[in-house]
Amino acid sequence: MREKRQKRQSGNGDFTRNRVFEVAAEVFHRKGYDNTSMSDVASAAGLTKAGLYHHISSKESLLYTVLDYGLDLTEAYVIRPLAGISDPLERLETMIDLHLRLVLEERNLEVTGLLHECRTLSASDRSRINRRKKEYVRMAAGIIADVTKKYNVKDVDPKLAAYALLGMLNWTYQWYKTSGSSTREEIVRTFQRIFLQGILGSAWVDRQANATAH
Amino acid sequence: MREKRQKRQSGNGDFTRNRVFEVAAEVFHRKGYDNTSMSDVASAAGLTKAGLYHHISSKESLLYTVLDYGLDLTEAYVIRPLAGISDPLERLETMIDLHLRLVLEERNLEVTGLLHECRTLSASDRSRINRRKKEYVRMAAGIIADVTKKYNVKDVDPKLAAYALLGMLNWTYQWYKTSGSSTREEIVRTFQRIFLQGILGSAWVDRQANATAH
Amino acid sequence: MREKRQKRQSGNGDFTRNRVFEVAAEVFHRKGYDNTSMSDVASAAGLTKAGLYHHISSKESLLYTVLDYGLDLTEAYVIRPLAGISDPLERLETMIDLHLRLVLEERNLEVTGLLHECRTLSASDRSRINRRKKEYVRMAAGIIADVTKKYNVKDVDPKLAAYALLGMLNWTYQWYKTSGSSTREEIVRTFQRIFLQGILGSAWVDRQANATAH
Amino acid sequence: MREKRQKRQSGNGDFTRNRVFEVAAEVFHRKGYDNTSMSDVASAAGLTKAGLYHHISSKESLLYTVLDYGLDLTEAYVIRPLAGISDPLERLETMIDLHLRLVLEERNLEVTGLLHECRTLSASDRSRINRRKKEYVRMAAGIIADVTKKYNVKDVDPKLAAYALLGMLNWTYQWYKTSGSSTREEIVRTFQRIFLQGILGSAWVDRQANATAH
DNA sequence: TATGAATGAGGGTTCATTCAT
DNA sequence: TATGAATGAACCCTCATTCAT
Repeated sequence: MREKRQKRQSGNGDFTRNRVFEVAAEVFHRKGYDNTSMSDVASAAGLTKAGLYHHISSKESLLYTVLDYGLDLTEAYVIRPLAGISDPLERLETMIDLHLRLVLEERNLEVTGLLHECRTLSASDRSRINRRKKEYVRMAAGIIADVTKKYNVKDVDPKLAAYALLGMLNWTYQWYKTSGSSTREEIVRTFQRIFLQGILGSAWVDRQANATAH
Repeated sequence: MREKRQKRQSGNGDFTRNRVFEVAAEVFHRKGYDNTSMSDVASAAGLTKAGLYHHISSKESLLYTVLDYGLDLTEAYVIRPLAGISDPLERLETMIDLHLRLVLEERNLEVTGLLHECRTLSASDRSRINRRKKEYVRMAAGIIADVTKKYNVKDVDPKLAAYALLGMLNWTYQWYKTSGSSTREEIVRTFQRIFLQGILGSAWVDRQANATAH
Repeated sequence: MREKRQKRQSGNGDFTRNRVFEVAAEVFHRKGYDNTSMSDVASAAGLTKAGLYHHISSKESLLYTVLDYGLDLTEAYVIRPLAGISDPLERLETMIDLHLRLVLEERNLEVTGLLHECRTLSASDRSRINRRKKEYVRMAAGIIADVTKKYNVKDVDPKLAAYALLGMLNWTYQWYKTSGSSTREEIVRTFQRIFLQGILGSAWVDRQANATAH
Repeated sequence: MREKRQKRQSGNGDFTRNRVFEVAAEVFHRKGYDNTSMSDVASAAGLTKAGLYHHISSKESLLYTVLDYGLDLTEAYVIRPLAGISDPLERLETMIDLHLRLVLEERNLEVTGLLHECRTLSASDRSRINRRKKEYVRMAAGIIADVTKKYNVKDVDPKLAAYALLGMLNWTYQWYKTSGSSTREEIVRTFQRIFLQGILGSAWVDRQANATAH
């Protein structure tokens, strides 16, 4: 998606270019966007400052690309795989799993922590990123609505619930450490349980009881 | 629109100083710490840059004070009131209420959004702030542990649950708008329900049924 | 001498004022004039910055006063006592003694090290200080001329010799330490010998031989 | 008047860098280190402030380089040439000649006047400079010791005598003017005479008598 | 592609000085 | 006398960006 970049002939051009984005994501996340200088990015990428500018046009465009790339990953790792799942509850469970997998293991944690740097973008870039962010919220709210409808839960606002869920999932970038005490699987299980039982109540309890019974 | 400078009297010193902190919290939140210049803070406080330095010693110390003050507010608005509540479930419900009240209405939203700027602080300041943040997580985990013990829930790790809760609560700074469609009360009710039913399951359902019956 | 300052009635006004000068001389010497802030001077004198300005009119005037005071000391400790000595050789010996006594013990070392800060003074202040410095060189050259004339030494330019002597004497501020290995008396004796024998040659040798013989 | 900017070629880097050091030495000497702004240095070097920082890393490091370079010059112009001279007296005479030649003509005067700015350096830089300064004093004292031993002079402390000599030589930066009344040769002759006759007494007188006789 | 050199703009901070109280 | 607060100017330094080579 997003065919902004034309094909180039030189062999490793795209290779270098992509390394720049990955490196930039990492450095932006580690030091903060404003606190990262183009020198930092350049030397982390093994380039000189002037060399860096052969691959990008400005610091801001680099941020845009990094954020956009992060959302591309979300699309590839979370949104598209969900399309194949028809049962609403299973989709929701899977979404929690995939989202955490992406954030905690695919280095996308970095991008999550950068999402609020949108502020810095130009108006048009910002609105493009925001549109994609909102799409994701809308998708989550949609899945939740399907689940509550199926299980006949009435008093849950899907949008608010989606915000609650995304808060749980994204806040992990504030505390998760690879070397910490909880594995990703534990986190996934716990969060699935809290959120699903949270919106479904006894319906979920019953389901789990059945599942275990089998 | 804040008159420029009223007649000065002795004792005004602390007044101005406190105004600086409040203004700084607001500006740091709005523009981001790194992207805020001391000129920005100064003029928002109705001072010149040099005048600002009469009240603080450095930009970094200003950030520290703002964060520390935010945590003071948390202590005053959330932690201390909870001390008077003995029933674990009621404490947890109240904590969610007070925390959201603080974040969404007492202008502490600003500080919440700044918490990850810790990075910028000196090592000693950073560790002081981190200690207080961890204490809060510990407190939340403690309350959750009390609740699960009382209701005989076995398979919830209190620390992970606390992170889930704080994610839900704090992420609000990313999406909440005073002018938005949800009132604070709705959010409180929804989040209480999702989280409490999430960890307690049928125990919570039963309790709510009873409460409604009365 | 220099009646710039009028008499004041308030009891300890002059006391404080003089302390300011002494303290300023010390601080200027220790940190360098440009590197000393008025805050430094004020707090070293036990005053606030604004309080300091009740005693002086500007930083530059403070430097002028300090330098001028140092030259007053030279007049009092070196120049005037020499007036009573009629034998040229004895005057020269005594001048070396008194000058080193002043520089090394009367805290005037500080002023000596400041003499080249003249640069900073206003044109008129600078020329006043320079006039006094030149007077001192002229006096030294005069004494040297008397000595060489008396002992019939022909090939010594008194002015150049005076510069050599003042170099020896004043450079001490670069290396002398109260706790060092040489006492002031040793320095005086060595420098007297080097300079006097240096300009007089055998005449000085003979004289010393006689002196010892008696 | 130094053309603004000639065509640039590779290799010009070191050229510009060295010009920066020379210019800085001159400006620091003329205005004093603290009183010299980086703008002053930059524009004296035909650069902008930011451009200047391509060649140096800080004002302090620039001072260090200037001082270190001055000591390099001393090594090249004074210390090394002396190594080839075996007769102690001739070495001392030559040292006076070369030192004054360096200070008065090779523009090193500037550095001499800066030596006491050491204060500003970082601890490690300062100690490196001080070590070199002490080495020079030690060398001078060594030469003096050789001379007095050869001529059987007993009562001269070589270290004190070295300080006296260096005072004479270095103080020149306070009064020497190219346009003044004394030529460098006169100064050299006078100072050689005063110092050598000063430490050797009749031994030197005799030697000079012989030299003249031939 | 890649780079060393350069720069205008702006950053945080300090300073000598003033003034109402 | 004394002071806390305030300020304009200046300082050192960094940054994103450009350009000749």
